[in-house]
Amino acid sequence: MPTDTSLHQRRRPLTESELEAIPWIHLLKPEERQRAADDLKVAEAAPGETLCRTGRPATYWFGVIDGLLKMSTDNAQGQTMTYTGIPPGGWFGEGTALKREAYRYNIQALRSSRVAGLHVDTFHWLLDHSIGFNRFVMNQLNERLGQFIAAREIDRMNNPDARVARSLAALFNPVLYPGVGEVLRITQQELAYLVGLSRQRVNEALTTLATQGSIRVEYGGLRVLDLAALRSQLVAS
DNA sequence: TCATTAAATTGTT
DNA sequence: AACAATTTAATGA
Repeated sequence: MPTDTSLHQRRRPLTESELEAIPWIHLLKPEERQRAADDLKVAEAAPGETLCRTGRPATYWFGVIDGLLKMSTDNAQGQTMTYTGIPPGGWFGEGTALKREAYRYNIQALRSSRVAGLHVDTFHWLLDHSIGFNRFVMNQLNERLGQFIAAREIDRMNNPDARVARSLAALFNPVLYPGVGEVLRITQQELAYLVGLSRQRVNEALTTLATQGSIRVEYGGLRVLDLAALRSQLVAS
């Protein structure tokens, strides 16, 4: 079982292009940007590898450079409940970083991923010095709140096609996941894990959505043609 | 660069 | 859960 320390040891500084792709880096002033760049590290996460575990002290604020992560918790019955997937461009953990608490969820890589980490101390320094950074974090919290409210609605839908559509729409959120763009690299199996349906059923739903013209199914990924149509999928069965 | 092979992913039952 | 078909990735000439 890989540990947090093994991930810790495989860190390296970010390349210039990786740095440029970070959504909040452009909101910083030169001095602030320098400080962030000096601290930022990336690590490769193997499929199934755990990046943070419930109860561990939060030492980093994380961002997905490439790949796909899963946010989940284990309940009292030992079952795993998945909250959301985190595609490229997504940053998470600011809640626990703000309060300097322990992680309240597990983060696992669904496939081979590159993850950036900003130390909590630097995270706080940026909060204390950069208005742009504060705006980003506030916007992030607000947008995420909207997603979780929407997720509750999704959970109550009994129509699998609608569940898949709305879950997909969440993953294509341009504010939370600006790294995704037009095509989301995700296999139908991975999507099935996230939505909580069988791969067969997800495949069927994707075919339906493709027929409706809101997405296009590609090998190893999905292309969104009409994000609004995905979002407005009805709850009815 | 091309052809062959293995692995991954999809579509279907 | 299993299977065949398809697409991609890896390998070596």
